[in-house]
Amino acid sequence: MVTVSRPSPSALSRAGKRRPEPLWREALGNRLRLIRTHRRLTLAETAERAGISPQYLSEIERGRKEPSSEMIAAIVGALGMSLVDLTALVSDDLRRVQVVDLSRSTGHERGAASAGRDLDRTVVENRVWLVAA
Amino acid sequence: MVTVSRPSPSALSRAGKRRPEPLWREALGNRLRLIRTHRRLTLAETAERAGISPQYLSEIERGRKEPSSEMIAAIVGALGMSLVDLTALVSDDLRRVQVVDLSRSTGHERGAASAGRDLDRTVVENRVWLVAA
DNA sequence: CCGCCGTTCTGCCCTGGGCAGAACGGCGGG
DNA sequence: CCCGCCGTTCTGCCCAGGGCAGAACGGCGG
Repeated sequence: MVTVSRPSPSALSRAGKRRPEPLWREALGNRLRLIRTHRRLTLAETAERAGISPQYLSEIERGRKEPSSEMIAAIVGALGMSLVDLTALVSDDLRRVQVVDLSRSTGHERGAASAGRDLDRTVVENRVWLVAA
Repeated sequence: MVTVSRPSPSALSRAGKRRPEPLWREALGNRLRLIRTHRRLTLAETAERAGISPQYLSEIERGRKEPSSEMIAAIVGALGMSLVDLTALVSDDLRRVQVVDLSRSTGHERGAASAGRDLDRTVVENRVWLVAA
């Protein structure tokens, strides 16, 4: 099961300004969703555990909303992890975006895609954020 | 030159709930200040570069305000770095907090303090966030 | 069809982001 | 002493948006 989502319009609109990396809320949300889906947790139950509404969690995961630090902590707690791990993973994600971006001209990721492997990739700027289950 | 700042009251008030780590805005702000001071940049000029007010930057660095993702990006840009690096450093900081916390009973950090070495430590919960120039 | 999932929409309350102006205190230098 | 610079806090303000509830939508599998 591969979920495909696109960067938010705001991220795309900044392409003209040569913005090389996603915004915090985008990287955060993307990573939160990855963690949640990897743990086979539904959006609804995670939201309930975190004490927030499902629609709000949906928007956070999609980078549409800017959660407060307390909200981040609540979600992190509901996912049974820590802010340390989260920030580390977000950083890795962002670094991977840059790596993929740098290797674009080599067709590197194209090769990987054509290989049909399960991917856990995060890309941005006219690319697709792919999430592998 | 050692600047000493204390965790925000909100972080202290959560001690009773056994919160093991700082909030995102606290870790973020602390790290931003470390970066800025290491680069010998003043708060005022950094704020100007970022296009925000100095008082606002002050509050962000002190974990008092929750900056939007765009603000984070602006500050990061003003510091001449990237969100990748920032999140990695924040994660390291948070991990260090845990390490120090775990080694508390061994008096490890006491030994280091008594050695008079320049420290770049981040601690929380009834401890002091020490920033070495 | 149904139920479950996630998403989007609408409308809302009210919090707080972010600012400007002012004042404060610390520090170093003349 | 004064001054300038630094960072912080305070006050007051505008308004953006956090976060929600209810509703509706679309996708998917049984």
